[in-house]
Amino acid sequence: MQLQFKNQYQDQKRILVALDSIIFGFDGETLKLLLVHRGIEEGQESWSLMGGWLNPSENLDAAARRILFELTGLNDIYLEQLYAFGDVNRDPIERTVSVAYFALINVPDYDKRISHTYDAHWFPISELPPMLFDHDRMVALAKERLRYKAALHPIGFELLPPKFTIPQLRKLYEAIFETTMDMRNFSRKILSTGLLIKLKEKQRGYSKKGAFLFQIDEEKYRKEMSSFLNFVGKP
Amino acid sequence: MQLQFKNQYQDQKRILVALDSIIFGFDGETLKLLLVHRGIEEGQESWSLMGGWLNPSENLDAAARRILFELTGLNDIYLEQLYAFGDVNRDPIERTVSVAYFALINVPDYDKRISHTYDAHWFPISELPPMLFDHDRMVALAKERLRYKAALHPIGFELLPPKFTIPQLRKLYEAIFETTMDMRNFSRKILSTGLLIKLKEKQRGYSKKGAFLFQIDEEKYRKEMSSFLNFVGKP
DNA sequence: ACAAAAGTGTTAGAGCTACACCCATGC
DNA sequence: GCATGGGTGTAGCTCTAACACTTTTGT
Repeated sequence: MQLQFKNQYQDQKRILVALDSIIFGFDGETLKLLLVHRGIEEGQESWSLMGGWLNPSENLDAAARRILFELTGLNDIYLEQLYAFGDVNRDPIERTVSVAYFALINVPDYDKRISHTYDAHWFPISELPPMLFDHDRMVALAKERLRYKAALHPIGFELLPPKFTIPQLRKLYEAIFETTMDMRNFSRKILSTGLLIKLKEKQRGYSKKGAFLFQIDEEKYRKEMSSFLNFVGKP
Repeated sequence: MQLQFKNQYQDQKRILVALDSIIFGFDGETLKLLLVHRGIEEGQESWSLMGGWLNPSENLDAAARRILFELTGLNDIYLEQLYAFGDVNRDPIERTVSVAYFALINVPDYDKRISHTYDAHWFPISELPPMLFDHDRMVALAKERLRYKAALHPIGFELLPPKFTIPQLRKLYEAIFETTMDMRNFSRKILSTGLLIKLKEKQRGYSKKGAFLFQIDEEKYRKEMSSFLNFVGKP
């Protein structure tokens, strides 16, 4: 690195960098969002996304993962950078750039002890309370991204337990897209990806007949994550 | 905002925030990238994306736009946030988070006087020189995003002049996807979007017969930008 | 035996791919 | 008059959407 550029660095203002995580969860019925209580502001209860500051010694992804762990007790979660929000007045206390991440978790896996420590709650995605700063914009964008990805990639699995049934998966997609889907077409389509491995076990209790459990073919899944094309014709 | 949170701000380290723009251009034949000369590093010529620092008084988008204007003299360009890069060691001089943007411009619109001022050059996307820091990762991600978007949205128009021909548009898509496309299928598909308005004029000079010029239906185009769905069945 | 959810097949229509010839013009 | 790129149509195939009945089993 040359000296001529070094001087540029001296004159610059450093800025606060935060991370905020939009944490989606699915409990088998509805799509939910995990929010932390922030007390009362301007006469209204206020909630916020789980957030924290970027430490100079950690990568962005690592910081997001650390914060996620602090709130949920979960490691090894699907986590993806969403967008950097940096409007000058988004945080009234001091100018802060926030890099938002979104995470997908299976609600029953979530450690409830932590919920008490942090005063966190799951809110159905359609009944969200007033939120801090621009957190509602973050959530809106995350919902869009979730749909976008779920439409092209089989990302929905991340929100379910390791073993799940086709009807569960359908309910999840119905929740994400806020629609209903034909059960025959859905199962044909999802099975045609070849990503599901049918197990011998059935899920019992929920229905009288019971539904077969499936697992993801992890290896194939990782590969597919990067392959899609649409508008392109074959050479 | 409550006092209890204010204290959190005091203890935090502020961090340098930069912006880098991946500027794609199309000249009618090949897809190109605009890079700025950075002298020689470790015995190799080094080039870099156009970048700058985030000023505490400007929004992220505004800063990216300012920087783009400084280099190209162009305003009112397609510009979209790509990703925030924040690895601890990405900039060896000081820890810097860089928010990358990608821009699409029509090469002939680009002001060449500026090119001399900044020692900037257009490189064909397939023959890129060694670049500063993690700029090659940024470019790789931008290429991916460009394809992703171009496959779903009619974003390619942004790289062409206001009036263009179908063969030009096809060449652009071929350049983006590094493939060839059947001209009949392509024009059917692109016309079926209803986004193109056929003009009475023909482009002359390039071919003997001449090709009809088209314009985008701006209004429709803005609307379509937000609508797409794929995996979802109708209710 | 009946209620409740799981599971399975078929058909019609839309959209995609592949493919070959004529057109308009400048030289 | 011929070379160059522009423009158009069709047939087969694949994918999607729409739709209803049978199976299993707990009560």
